[in-house]
Amino acid sequence: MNQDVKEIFAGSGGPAVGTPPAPAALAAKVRTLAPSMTRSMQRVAEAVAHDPAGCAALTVTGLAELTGTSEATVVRTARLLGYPGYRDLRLALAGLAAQQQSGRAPAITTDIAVDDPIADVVAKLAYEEQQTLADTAAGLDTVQLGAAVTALAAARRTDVYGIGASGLVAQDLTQKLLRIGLIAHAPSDPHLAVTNAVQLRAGDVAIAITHSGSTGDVIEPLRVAFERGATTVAITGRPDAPVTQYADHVLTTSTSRESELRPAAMSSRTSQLLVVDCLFVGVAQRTYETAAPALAASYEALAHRHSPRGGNQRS
Amino acid sequence: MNQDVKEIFAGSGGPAVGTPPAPAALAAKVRTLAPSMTRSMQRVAEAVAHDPAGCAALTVTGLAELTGTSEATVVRTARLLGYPGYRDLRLALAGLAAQQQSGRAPAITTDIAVDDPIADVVAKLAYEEQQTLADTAAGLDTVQLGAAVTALAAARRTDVYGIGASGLVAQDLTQKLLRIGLIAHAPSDPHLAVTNAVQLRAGDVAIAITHSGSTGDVIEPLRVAFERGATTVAITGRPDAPVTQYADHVLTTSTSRESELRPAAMSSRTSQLLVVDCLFVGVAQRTYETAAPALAASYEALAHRHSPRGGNQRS
DNA sequence: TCCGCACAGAAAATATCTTTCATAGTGTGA
DNA sequence: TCACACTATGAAAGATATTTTCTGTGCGGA
Repeated sequence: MNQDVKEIFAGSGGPAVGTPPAPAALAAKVRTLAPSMTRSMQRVAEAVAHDPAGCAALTVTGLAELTGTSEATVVRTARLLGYPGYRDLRLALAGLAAQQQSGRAPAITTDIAVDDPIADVVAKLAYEEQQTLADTAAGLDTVQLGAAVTALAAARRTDVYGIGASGLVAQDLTQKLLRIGLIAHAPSDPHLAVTNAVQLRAGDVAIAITHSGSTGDVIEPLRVAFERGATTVAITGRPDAPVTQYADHVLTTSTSRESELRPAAMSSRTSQLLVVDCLFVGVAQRTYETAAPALAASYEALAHRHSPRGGNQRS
Repeated sequence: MNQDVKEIFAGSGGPAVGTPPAPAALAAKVRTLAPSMTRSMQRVAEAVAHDPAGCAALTVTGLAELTGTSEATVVRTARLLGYPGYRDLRLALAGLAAQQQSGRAPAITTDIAVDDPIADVVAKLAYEEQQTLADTAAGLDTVQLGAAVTALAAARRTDVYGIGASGLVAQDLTQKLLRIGLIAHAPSDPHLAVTNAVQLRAGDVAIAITHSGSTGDVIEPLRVAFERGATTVAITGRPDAPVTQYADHVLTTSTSRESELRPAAMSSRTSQLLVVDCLFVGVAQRTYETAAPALAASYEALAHRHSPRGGNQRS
């Protein structure tokens, strides 16, 4: 009787514990999970993401026919998206449709074209990055995030691994953690990263940042840290990627479709930075007593690096 | 054949003939129709109006039990409200719930507090960064941007200066420019930066990124580049700051208020990245012929750094 | 007191969703 | 190149949920 289950869900007030079926974070979830889907499932997912309202009006059989697949596939897709079955996906779909209709219509974005005027480029980029942020926030598992924050706040030391664009995000996090008095490193050399990782032990934290989730140079140090008993966190756009094998906590970043002129690295960076910011603020909250004065001190220390006078600047 | 009779009844007396299933005007409809309902139906209608979200999670049987009536009554109520059956009422209910939920988000205007739950932190951060993006896009001078893009696209070489958080943005831009075949450097050592700047000449480009606009370590190399005749660009939050003295083109980033837990560096970074992305895409457009293959090649070259197998990933 | 009417619920009938299972396609290693 | 193992896929059986039908019950009027 999943009747009981449902009542418990309803009773508890809301986004239940474990896996809360995404309420409006559906579009994000579709994009995130699309790569790990089979062709048929992708067709279903696409239909769903493209026309939530229309699909909500359809029964399993209808949607199966529309997408040229079978009912089984539709149900499988619903499952993959985190719902108990199609019925619930349909409910969420109806909700999404209603939301879209009431004001926000974030559906259609045209790609950036080669001959777009610069003003359009600005508008489109800003819009897409906003979208990415919304998707990421909606899809972020706050339980995992909370666990990661707790581990970070208590860590003796923290290592952050990242390469390429993700390497910059790793450094960003490191800089911030250092500012609130934590001990953090972001080794940029993969060999150094592994060397560092060996030094970790239980109570320490290792964070791997990789969009694809399969960057060997980043997985390797995380694996070492994992085996040394450190708490490991993966920030990736692919929740099923190899890197998650060695991660105690997985934080998923959103994957928006990339276009020729807008490489995936761009949106993944935006997404990763938001996650990293959340981690930082979370840790700052937990360690407020020490974090606040440390932050203030770091500003203080930097003040003299800015020209005291100049231009007609204020203050 | 009292089937016909009933339909006629429902049609004529019935409040809902040509009424398309109410989208969100459901509560109103319930109130309007309540008087013409029987006791049992009223109980159902009341439950529905009182807790749309909860009822949406219930099946006919569940709702019947909850209201102490039978399934038939629930269906009858749904009919009276203008839906073909309970199924559709439930869908509308889910939509209503979603709308209500999305409508209720005034909490995010406030600053992040020390005791905010982690979910609020995520929402607030995402919201604020979205705001920052919108502000930046709105405030960006497209003429200046266009000029900077033109200069970049034609540059023999490009230097990008930045320190601290802005240094990461500088590196981000550099990485991207390198990917499309341009020659770019982002010296992280201030002394090296100046040394580099000396090598620039007319036709080259120097970009300084500094939020405050008064970071000596960044101004200095820009000044040198400026004096050597290079085209100089400043990306700063203070259009009147010292750094602009030596800038041919000034791109303004947005300055949102910072709070104790959210240092200015955070929003300025978001803002700077958007500007930098715009520059990149702009340049990629202008140099499309060479940029596109270069981008493709860089992906190609990286492919082998990703573990070929793993998870259930595709392709 | 009896009759008719409408309401309400039980149960049958139907539609819908879920699971299982066999098949075809796909990639892998010899 | 072939055989093998594996995965994805749809058909159909099985389980649930929804809708319809049907019958009993209470209330007001003759």
